[in-house]
Amino acid sequence: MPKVVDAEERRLELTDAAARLIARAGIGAATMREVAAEAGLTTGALTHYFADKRELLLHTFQASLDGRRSQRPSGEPVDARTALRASLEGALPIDEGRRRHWMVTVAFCAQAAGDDELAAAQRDAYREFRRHVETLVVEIGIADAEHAGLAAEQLIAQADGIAMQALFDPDSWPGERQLAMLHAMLSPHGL
Amino acid sequence: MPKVVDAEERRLELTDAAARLIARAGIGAATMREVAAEAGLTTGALTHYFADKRELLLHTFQASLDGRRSQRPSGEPVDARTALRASLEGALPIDEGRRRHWMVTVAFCAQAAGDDELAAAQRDAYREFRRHVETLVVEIGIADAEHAGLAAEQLIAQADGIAMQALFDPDSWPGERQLAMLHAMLSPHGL
DNA sequence: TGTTATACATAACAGCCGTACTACGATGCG
DNA sequence: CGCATCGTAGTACGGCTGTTATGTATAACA
Repeated sequence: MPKVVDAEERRLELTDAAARLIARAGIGAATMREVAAEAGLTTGALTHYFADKRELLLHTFQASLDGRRSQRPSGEPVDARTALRASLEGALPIDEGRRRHWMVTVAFCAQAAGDDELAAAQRDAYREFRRHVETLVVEIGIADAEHAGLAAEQLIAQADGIAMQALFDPDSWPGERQLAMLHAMLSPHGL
Repeated sequence: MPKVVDAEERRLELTDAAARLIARAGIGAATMREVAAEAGLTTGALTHYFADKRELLLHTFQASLDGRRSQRPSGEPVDARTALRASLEGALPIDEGRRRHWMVTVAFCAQAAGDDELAAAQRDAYREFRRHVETLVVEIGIADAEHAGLAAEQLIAQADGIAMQALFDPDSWPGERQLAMLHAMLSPHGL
């Protein structure tokens, strides 16, 4: 058979290249050729792993999402309080990886307008995150099951709001300032 | 001399067409031809009013911004409390116009990566809004002059956070729900 | 009324886009 | 050692892109 290659890994290399490009030079710079070149390959390889550009973009978003998810503290060892804090801090563009994820998210949002499938992917990703936070909120006991949804949305809003300001004005929002702001907004909730 | 035309008004028609297109079909659909057609004109008119596409995009963002600013209650009649509420509600995508402005903002952000001039425009717009909110905060007396900046950022974060969620999942976030959420988050501040 | 500057349409351009196709090199199996 | 087959490069193509150039109707001014 052929050269043995971990297809999933190759796909990741390509979506990673796309994400880097989007974060560095904007959505307009993420052409097929540029993405392939950024990954050290050519369009031949790119089309071999993704049917078309839409699929590449969709997978880039999903892969960026998976990258964030994998950073969540996994398993039992950590308590829910710590997990919630980590999840919300994960929504702030405080380092290169997290900032890149936000840029991919924004670019994806700008592309998803009028494209139901892409819009659905973004909506589902948001809902999954919301559910994740909701679970932690219940576990901690911040809110009863009935009001957990609202509490989760409130917490996410605070994190996302800081994130947007940090995206618009990065110079005014170094990582520590974002974290300080988040913690200040979280403390009334007893976090 | 020539046909008498209000150049500023024409420019507005064109940037409005661009904004509509971006909101309806994504940044990718906003080509020179499409924008001109949406405005009922041709590329000839477009290039007559804007040197190139970047300039069109920049003006589209600025015009969208101006459109929002003009909706702020102007003058003395309203008190600062009402003005603040209106300003924050103006940051929520609760109707077509406000939603359009958010889509333009997001598209602009996705384009501004790696483009210093565009990034600066976005940053300045944010800072101006922040200053506006800060002034109102002081006027109301929510915070003293020293902590007004933080208070303003906190309020903006809450509004922007709701806005992001509403953008990602519009079906779950009708206008009333966004407003209810904002007011719920504002009430601890005595608003 | 002729002149002239403007507003815009139309059309042409080179270049880049996404995509499809072909070819070849590598590799594990028989 | 072939041989089948996958991975990837390379390339060609039609279409669309942003931009530029040209033409023409319009209307204020002399």
